[in-house]
Amino acid sequence: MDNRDIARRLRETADLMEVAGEDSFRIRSYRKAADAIDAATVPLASLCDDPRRLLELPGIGKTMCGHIVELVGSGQLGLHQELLARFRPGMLELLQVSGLGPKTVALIWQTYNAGSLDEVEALAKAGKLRELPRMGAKAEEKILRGIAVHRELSGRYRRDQIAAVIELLRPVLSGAPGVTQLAFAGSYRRGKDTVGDLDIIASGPGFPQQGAGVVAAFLAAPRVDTVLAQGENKVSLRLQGDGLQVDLRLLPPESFGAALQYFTGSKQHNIHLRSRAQQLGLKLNEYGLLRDSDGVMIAGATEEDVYSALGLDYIAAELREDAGEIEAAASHSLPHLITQADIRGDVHMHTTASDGRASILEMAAAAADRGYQYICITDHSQALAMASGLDERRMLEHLAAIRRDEKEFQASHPGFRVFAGIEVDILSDGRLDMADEVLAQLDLVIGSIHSRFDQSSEDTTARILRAVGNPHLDLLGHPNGRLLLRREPYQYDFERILDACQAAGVAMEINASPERLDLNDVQARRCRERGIPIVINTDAHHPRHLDNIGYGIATARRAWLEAHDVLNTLPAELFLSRLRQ
DNA sequence: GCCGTTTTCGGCCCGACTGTTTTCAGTCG
Repeated sequence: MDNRDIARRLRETADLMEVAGEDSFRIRSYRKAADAIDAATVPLASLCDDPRRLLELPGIGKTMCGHIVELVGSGQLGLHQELLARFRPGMLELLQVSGLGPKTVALIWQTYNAGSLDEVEALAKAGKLRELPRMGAKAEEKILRGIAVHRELSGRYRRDQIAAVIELLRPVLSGAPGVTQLAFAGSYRRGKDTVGDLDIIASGPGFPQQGAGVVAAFLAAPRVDTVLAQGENKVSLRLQGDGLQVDLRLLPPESFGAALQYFTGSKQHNIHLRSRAQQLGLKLNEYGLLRDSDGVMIAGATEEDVYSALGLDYIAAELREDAGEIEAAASHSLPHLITQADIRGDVHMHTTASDGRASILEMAAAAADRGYQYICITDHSQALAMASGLDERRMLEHLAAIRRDEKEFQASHPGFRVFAGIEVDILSDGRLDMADEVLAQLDLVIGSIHSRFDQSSEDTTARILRAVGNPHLDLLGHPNGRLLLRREPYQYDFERILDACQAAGVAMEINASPERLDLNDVQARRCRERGIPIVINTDAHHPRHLDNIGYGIATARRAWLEAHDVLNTLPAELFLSRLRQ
């Protein structure tokens, strides 16, 4: 049982305790313990022999220590089991539904003895939920919508979840006997925000026949739950916990490139590519590019060979959606996609002044370590009280601290800039929740929507448009604002918002936090087409979150963005002047 | 349940928003 599993079990316990109506502070301590376990750098299982070391972790006391030892020892937690027996496993899923919280779930359970997605959906459809106190037709409708969204998204996995699995499997597979090449393909490689499964290609001399070693290593990998299929060419299995399906395919080196191309997709891109091959008298499959007439293989060892033999420039995986990339590759007009190395600064991050985990100086040091030349500190404003957001007085103090710390940091890092900003909330009437005279003193003002808002598209559009009209607003942060895999995106008239941004000189953010799906491919592309500047930020709450920039880069590449489309590829002074022009 | 004392019990993140209310509970972040 690894740290992730332990943390998950404690979080589930907290969820169920919430339904049971337990003390909220007691519940919070379970979640805090889970957070601490996720943040721990040592496997907890290795500490269980000496519980004193467990107690050193923040938020882990005597009871949690006992829970951890129990989980590591038996793989189960008595309290967790009891709660599951008292309620029902389906309740954990119900709590994931947007609009359904512990109180409502508990009420439905007490009244109707219903505790699963199907049961609650049936009750809602039968109009039974509106009979409950404080519930009405609208609430019922909202729950049905939440269930529909949940159904649509379940079985999809966030990019960072897949990255964690890859981190686990890569050393196991690359070190397996006979493996000379290894690649993770599928929609993950295409840079999608969410993926349905993970495709792995391994090749080595004599594969697949000589690949027994890698199959054995795969089957013995950590977190393997069940084997779904096992043949000579392919092994499929399901992982414990989240149930992710992972497919491993074995191929000889001469087919590696063709297989990588084939299993990277997308389906539409491959269909188009195969028809192009056909027109050239060729046949393309996962083993190679073959001549129709005699079946001789012309290419297959590398993807570059395959594209080249088809008369195409190499097409980056992120572009492979059959959205004009094949035509562009044929006419040598593919974009020079932005890369991580182009980014010179990250201008959306939090510190301990609101809900971040590190100080201004620690964030600056982390950014400098990653080769950046500037950052901007953008803590939350007061509307996000839960994150201990700043009111005017605290913001002014924070501003002074940022200016002070910048000077101090420049002593060891000459020229490094620490800008002062804020992430304000766009309230329902379009106002920003911070006085203009304070905003005027800041280098960067990011407007975001945090509060729940599922009114009509017209209302949301008006809300954002009004905020864009505020002369102090520089950057529109996650207007789409949904937590990935959980919520419906806000509906609004994006073109009208872009009109307003263009008129007001407001830039758009790509928020690289793995939990946010903020500017989707289409939106980022529309910004590029309309010449609206984009800023790629991580929204870091911890120094290590700065590494998430890769997720934003993937989104940007999918939207065909080049370095000059993105403002934070500019040096510090130019960045600020372009942003505030 | 954890933590840190004002050492053995009290504090712990709270405001915006909606839908159902005639004053507020539930959800979300």
